[in-house]
Amino acid sequence: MRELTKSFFERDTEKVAEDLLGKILVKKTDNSELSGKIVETEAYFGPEDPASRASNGKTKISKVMWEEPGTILVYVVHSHDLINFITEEKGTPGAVLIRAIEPLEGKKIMKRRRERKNIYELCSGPGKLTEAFGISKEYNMKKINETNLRIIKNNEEVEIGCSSRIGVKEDLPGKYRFFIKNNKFLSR
DNA sequence: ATCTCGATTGGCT
DNA sequence: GCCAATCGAGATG
Repeated sequence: MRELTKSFFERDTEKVAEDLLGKILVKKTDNSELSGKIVETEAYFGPEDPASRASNGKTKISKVMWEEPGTILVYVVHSHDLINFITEEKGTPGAVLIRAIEPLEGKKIMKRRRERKNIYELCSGPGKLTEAFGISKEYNMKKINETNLRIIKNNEEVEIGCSSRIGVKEDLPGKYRFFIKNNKFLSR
């Protein structure tokens, strides 16, 4: 089984964030296939995490963080859509934000959507990759396998780095941003 | 109904 | 490196 399923996401949020690095995100439509390697992620937790959407408990946006692992959370910040995958067992809040992807298939479509021809400008940020892949709020609250998205295993060794999360107003003391070292497609 | 603000981006200094 | 644009959710009245 090369496709990630519920059990992959039903684990500690940090582990999922780390293990997602190097995996391939695929979106298939009738006449196109987009894909790319996940190179940067961030872990977000429940009400104890001041940077999390769940910091004020369950709201219209955050309630999905208590849902089944593998559910998709899409929401808007500064008019950009951001995609997350829900982690931990149902009832325990957690999500992993996809921050950057290395484009593989479908670069032509991504360039058109992004109105950029530089491949480093296609998916090097959480808002950029959703635009390049054509991912918006219609994916919110859906389980990944109920959509045209898949995440595929990739037997490639990756060297992982970590840091504080980017752009958050108030962070936790730990390092919850994970990335593939020396990759050229990171958000910064 | 109105106000504030952000898990961002892109352009300019 | 700094800052304006932009819009929906959440808070407030």
